[in-house]
Amino acid sequence: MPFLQKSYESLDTLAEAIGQAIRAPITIENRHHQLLAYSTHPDSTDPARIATIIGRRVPEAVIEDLWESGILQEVIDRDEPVVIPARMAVGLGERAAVVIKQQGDVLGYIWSLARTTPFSEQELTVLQEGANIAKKLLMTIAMHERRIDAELERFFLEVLATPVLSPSHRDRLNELAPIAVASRLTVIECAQPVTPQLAERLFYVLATQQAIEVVLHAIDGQQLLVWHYMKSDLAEEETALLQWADRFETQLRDKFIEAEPRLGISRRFFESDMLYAAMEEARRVTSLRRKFPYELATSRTFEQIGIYQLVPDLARRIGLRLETHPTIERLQAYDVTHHTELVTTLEWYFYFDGNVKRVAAHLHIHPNTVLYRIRRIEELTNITQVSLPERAAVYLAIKAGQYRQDD
Amino acid sequence: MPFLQKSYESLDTLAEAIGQAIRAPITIENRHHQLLAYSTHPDSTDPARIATIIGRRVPEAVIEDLWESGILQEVIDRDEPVVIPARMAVGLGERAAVVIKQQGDVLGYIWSLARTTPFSEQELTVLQEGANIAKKLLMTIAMHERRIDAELERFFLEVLATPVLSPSHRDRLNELAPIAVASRLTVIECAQPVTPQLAERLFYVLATQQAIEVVLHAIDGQQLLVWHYMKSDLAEEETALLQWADRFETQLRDKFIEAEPRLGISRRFFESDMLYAAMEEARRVTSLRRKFPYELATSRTFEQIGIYQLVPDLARRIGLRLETHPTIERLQAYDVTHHTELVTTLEWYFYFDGNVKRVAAHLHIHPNTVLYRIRRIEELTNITQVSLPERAAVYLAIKAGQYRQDD
DNA sequence: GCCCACTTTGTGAAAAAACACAAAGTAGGC
DNA sequence: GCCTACTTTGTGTTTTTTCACAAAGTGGGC
Repeated sequence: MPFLQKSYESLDTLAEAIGQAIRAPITIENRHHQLLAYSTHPDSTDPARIATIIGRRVPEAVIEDLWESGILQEVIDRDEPVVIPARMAVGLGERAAVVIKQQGDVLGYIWSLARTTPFSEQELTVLQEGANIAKKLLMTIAMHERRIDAELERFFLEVLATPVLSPSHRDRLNELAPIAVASRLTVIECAQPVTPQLAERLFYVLATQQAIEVVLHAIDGQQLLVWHYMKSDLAEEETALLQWADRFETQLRDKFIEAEPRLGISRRFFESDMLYAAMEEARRVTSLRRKFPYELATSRTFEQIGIYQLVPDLARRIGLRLETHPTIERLQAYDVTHHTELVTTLEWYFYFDGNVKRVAAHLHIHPNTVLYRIRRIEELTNITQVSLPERAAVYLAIKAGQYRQDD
Repeated sequence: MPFLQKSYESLDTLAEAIGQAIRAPITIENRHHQLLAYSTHPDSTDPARIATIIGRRVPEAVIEDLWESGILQEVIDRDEPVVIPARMAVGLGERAAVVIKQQGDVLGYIWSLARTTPFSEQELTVLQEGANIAKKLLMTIAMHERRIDAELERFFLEVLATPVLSPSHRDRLNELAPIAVASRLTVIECAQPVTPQLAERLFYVLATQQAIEVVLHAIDGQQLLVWHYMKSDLAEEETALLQWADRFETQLRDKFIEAEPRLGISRRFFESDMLYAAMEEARRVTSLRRKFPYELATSRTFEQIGIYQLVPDLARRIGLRLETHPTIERLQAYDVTHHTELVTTLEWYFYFDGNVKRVAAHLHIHPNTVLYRIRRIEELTNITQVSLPERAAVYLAIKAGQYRQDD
């Protein structure tokens, strides 16, 4: 004796019907926790549900919490309604959830808030029934989505393969992206090629990012290329981006330990003509971060890598014979004969902007040792007294040398 | 009744003859105070003469002193023997000197040290006679020299006009330059085109430089191009060069106030194949010093201009769109609305490596004002906390912008 | 193995830089 | 014209950094 009809014309009417049957607010989400439908219910609702409906996706913090506490995993594994106690820290009242699955693949979820009384067996059965019905509707949507996604990915890769945009490409891109919004191209680079399984998991994390809006994305070898923009105002774009990048990379490293994902973010651009250049910038960032992991540990954007931007060019073009600097040559000679570390010390002394304490901390030595070495360097070269332009050149010379060495 | 013969086969025999006639040590110099001949005389001699004979040129300090005291000018103007009191500060005992002139042009000088007794009229007449005889010999030498010089200059300009050396050029250059010596190409750039008169005066100063050995030189428009090397050891080459460049530029500025001469020195090179590249380096230095007189006030070598090396490329190639840095844009916007100087302050804060005192001194403001502005900048951008590579990039961005503006 | 030159570390004193706070100056906006 | 928000300068205090010097450690050459 089913409580619901065999089928509904839309997810909205299904949500409404379940809501009526168990007399509680219902939300239906896709596999990326984006809102698909919700019941209009006059009764009390909790902050998490409001945020979900307003933002048309479940807040990032809630998803994080549900994963960390293992609840989401349980919902997926059980394949039948699970009652979840309230998690007030993230604004979540008590609720029940059921996964919508098709041959092991998650298609989405149905959530129901608890009223004042606990859920009855019957109400949970209704949820289970609802999940079965939603499956058919979601399969249609999912299939359509996947077709669209695959087509868009192919298109995106095509665009990124050609330095100069064709007029037809430009027209289509302009339809996809909002006008006059500062967007960026981000590369997520992995240690191994991105398999479809890994891609799916990466997309999941990407789709749940609240701060950004993804325009297009594509897989290319070991990289996931993402064209996106920040939801914040242009004035706060940079701050918001840096914060997001920091959080996002930490999240990725936690979730994909074996893949060692690394971000590279282009500068902002407003015209789709810049996509190719932006991709090169983003890739330059990941490539340099591969070479200089410590130095660029917290540099994710093209702006942040600073003059490292120039290192590959400098290492390549011998025209500017930058890396044979007499100062470095002399220090290197001294290092060899005296088993010292003057070049390295100088390098980090410059990097840390003359801050002896930080240099000492980084090299795990006594600050006075740094002072001693700096005085030695001064005796040999008096390079520490020069101004930024020359210091930077020496630093670049050291780095260009290392870059070539590794290559 | 002449005391000397009508002519002598060489300057050496002439010097010997004069020395015999007046029984005092004699030296004959060309117009650049390079030693041409000297008498062998057993009697006491002074430090200046010893140094002159050993170095085959009059020491720089002596020439400087003789110019500053007006003695040399007097010798040239008088056109007859002048008795010069001892100048012990530069190791010069009492002596007599006579200029060797030909139609107003100085060809050289004859010097005679005083014995214990003062010079007699007769002895001075002998000197005058000697100068007349030397004139003929010097004219031959001078004519020959000038022909050689002109030919060498033509050759040098030809070499510098072609980026890739022809085998015949290389062979001839290798004959001219010592092997395995670190040489440099220096450009002396003037505010006006170098006239033959100016060139002659410049060559005079150049020829009297003790620290360097000139291989070749040539005039090209407003520039005097000099290929030279330091007489010091390779290990001290750089230190010696920097010291010399400092002294030499001061000297030039004092002597040629209207020409506003400016030095540009290439990096050192060992192969004549590098001449063209070296010239480009040297010219890049003078060109940048023209654009950034204050910033590069004491930067004379290509090494010293540091990352300014890259500014023209950066300003030219929009490929690396470096000069639109969000940080600078934001600060510029603030500067406009608040009538402040944050960008300039940041620029010098970076240049002076975070030294508030020096920034304040350069901008003629209170150190606390600098601190206040830095805090403002931090509130707006937190750029001051980043490490060298990003700081340098911001600095470059500011500079590339200014470079383009001026152009 | 021992000496010698050089490097590293530790300690307290001295110098320098940063800071907090107040007062005075400045320039738009209403 | 006055108010307000912001900037600049001055003063004394606090914190940080540097310096001087001593002791201990290190490693290669004879």
